[in-house]
Amino acid sequence: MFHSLLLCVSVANACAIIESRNLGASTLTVRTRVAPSPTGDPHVGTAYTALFNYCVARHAGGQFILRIEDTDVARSNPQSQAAILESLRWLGLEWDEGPDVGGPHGPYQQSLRSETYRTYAAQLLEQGHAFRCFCTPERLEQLRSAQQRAGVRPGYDGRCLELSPAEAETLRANSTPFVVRMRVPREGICVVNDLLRGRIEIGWETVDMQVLLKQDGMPTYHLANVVDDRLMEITHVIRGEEWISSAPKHILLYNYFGWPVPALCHLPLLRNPDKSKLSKRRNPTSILYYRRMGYLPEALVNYLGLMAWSMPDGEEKFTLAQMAGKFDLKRISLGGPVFDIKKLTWLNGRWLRENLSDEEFAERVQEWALNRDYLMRIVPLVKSRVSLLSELGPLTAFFLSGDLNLNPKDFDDKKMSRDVICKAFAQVLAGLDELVTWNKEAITAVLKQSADAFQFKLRDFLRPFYVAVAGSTTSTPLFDSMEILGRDLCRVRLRRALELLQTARPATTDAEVD
RNA sequence: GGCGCUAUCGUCUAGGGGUUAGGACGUGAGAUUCUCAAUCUCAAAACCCGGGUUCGAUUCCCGGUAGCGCUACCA
Repeated sequence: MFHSLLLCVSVANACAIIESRNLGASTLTVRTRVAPSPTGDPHVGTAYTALFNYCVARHAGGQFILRIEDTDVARSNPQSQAAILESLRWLGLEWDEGPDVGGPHGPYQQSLRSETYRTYAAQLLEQGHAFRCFCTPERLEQLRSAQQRAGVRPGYDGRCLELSPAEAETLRANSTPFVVRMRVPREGICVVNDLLRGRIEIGWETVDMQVLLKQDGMPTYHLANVVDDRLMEITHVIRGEEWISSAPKHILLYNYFGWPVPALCHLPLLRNPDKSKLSKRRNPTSILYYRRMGYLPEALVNYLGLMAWSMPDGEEKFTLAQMAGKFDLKRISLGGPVFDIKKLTWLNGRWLRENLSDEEFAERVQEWALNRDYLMRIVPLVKSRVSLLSELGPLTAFFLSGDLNLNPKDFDDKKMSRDVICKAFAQVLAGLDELVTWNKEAITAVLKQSADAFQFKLRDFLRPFYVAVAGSTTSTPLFDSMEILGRDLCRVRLRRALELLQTARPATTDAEVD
């Protein structure tokens, strides 16, 4: 297996050429990691990266580590963290070390390691590889916009680099807030040796003097990731392509610390059908959504393994263990794969049909939705609305469905035209996306606000939403239902309803126009 | 704008200096089936463009173009 070492630091005639190089054989145990940031729903992109890291580790008989990158205090939250762990475990991507299972290099949660980062930042400061920056966010903002206006590359201008030690001391004595930035060579090139792409050259002049330690004392990704990968003995950093341009910063940090650089490998990014980076606005990205839709973890993880990778024999259906057994980084293709839900669904069908006995199928159905937890959330909503248990079917069908298969006519409404309904859907969709926490209160607030904005009584305004979300105006209460269904499913249903009405434009008024 | 990455059917991909460029999803047609699925058969469908290297490039090199990413006290 590979182990990469930092190579030459040839600073010849003011031309810094720093290069990471992957050296040959090494006896080190392969250790990989996935390092999600707990700032939202568990993302399929996280699972995809985790999968490749998992396979590299398992194939080599090494270890796979889960680390939580929660240094963004404002955006990180424990619910998201819990959901990420649960989702990855659901997919079968078991980790050897992590926040919940522990391990010899813990804690595996960066917010618990601030002291460590501070120590290393202090070391860089002491050695002159980093400096305190007292510039205010306002100044930086002005600087950036001025640079943009002038058509210059935005970046820190190095002002605080010129502070004399005495000046810096005075500012500190006055407890002026500061951040720690890294020093970056101003010329020369950095060579990033990517396992997949080979040699990538990036000029130092394009690398900003990144903040390493934020004003709140938390490290940025760049510092934390390097320090932790070193301390956790990570040998292969396998992450998304989006990180290529910051690789020089990381290589430089390893260099400053005198540490070997792990092997670097940048995976192609999962894409929306329009080829942009996979995003929830255009596609369901939450693993929770796929679980709720009734995809099997085996199928989802299998499909993710079809993204950018293929089995040597071309077989498309395989287990995680089979993939890990045959895994070879070299078989990764570099074009960004479009996440195609149709093919995922086909694959899921195969898993369902070909791999489950009737007993197992029944068990899966129970686990999926006919479980006590889910039922107990629905029962309070339906009990008062039925006089026969058999009325449960139609009343709760939408809780057990994916796509609702609606007809534009279902939305016909005496008080709201199709046009207004479309606008309402669009506005609410945007409002719901903004929500930090998905619960009844927050959902209620969004809908009420929109109803006001459209100058409708809430009950009138809500009618098309009942149809879009529950398939009918005869239904359990909307806000509760939406909370239970979850954000992704609601988003998908509303978006689909919107598309349905938009493409079926000629409603009642101008049917003859074209 | 700057820097970087990428480029085979609509989509996921195999392949690779000489091939009828292979498979899969999806699409269309047919078969089978009490319906519908499933299954089977068949069909349409691709090497981004221009130079170079070469006896020969889709494959190797360069350029262009396009797509994407990054350009934060987010990761």
